[in-house]
Amino acid sequence: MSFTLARDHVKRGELARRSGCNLETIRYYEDIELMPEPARTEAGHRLYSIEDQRRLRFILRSRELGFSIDEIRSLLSMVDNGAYTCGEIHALTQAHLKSVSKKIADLKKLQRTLKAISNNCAAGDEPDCPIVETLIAD
Amino acid sequence: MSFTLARDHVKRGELARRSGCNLETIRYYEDIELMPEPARTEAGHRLYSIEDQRRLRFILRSRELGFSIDEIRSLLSMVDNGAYTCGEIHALTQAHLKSVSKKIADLKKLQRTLKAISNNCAAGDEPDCPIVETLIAD
DNA sequence: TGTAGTCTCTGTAGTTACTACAGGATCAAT
DNA sequence: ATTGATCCTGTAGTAACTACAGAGACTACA
Repeated sequence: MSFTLARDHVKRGELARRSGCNLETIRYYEDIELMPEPARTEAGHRLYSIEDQRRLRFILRSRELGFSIDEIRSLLSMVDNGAYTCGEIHALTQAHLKSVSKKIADLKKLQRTLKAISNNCAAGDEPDCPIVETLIAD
Repeated sequence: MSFTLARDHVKRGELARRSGCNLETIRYYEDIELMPEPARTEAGHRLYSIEDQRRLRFILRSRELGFSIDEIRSLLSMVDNGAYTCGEIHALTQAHLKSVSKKIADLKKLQRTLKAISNNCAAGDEPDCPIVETLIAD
């Protein structure tokens, strides 16, 4: 009654374990169409092929590199078409790199400001804190 | 029939303009109880006092410094009680500073990795991009 | 006084990228 | 046959806003 599971087809739980991805996240990627609808068993359980496993790995690695879902969508559609060039991929990566660098710069500025106001504070038991004064001042 | 608006009481739009805060955000801060329910005109329009304006400024400055809403809630409750010491505020600031530094470190690592894989790519017209290979590899 | 245009009010939904249920079906092993 | 793990679906919650829609109020001007 049940057909033999091909060795290279796994259910959602096993895919989660192998990839390190959260179980629910896999379904989420299907909902937003990053992952295709997989095959199903007769009872409706999802069956992921090797190709599916590859694709999930691609997505997870891209996420680790900080690419947004939309950026990954672009990457994947290029790869899916087979119609991508090195130059296009490189451009997307450079754009992402730029936004990462911007975030770093913003956070460093924040860090400097926080250090500056924090240094004014003696951290003692007095009730008038220069940090609060800074935040409250006109 | 309408009473004279006290000079120091303003409506939501004016508060938004003065503070640079988005109009809707002001109501949001009221919803989540960072801002108190303000006085109202007979017709139900919000009227913000000088004290309200101060408090909003405090919140906005704290947000600019990257404090989360929950952190600001802590800061405000200390200040509201009047029962805070320099030490407590300093501790909160240091904790925040630490999380900012961690974010910077994480992003720098990301930046290094992105630069590394990007450097492998000639950005030419070839269809086999080393960046994609990295993302796709087993 | 009428009316046009600009506020303001309320409630609700959308954003990003997930994560966590609840309640029910199915599977694997004993 | 039963137990425990796994799977299914749909929905709601997270952070911090932002953006409507539809209705009521206020202001200025003819």
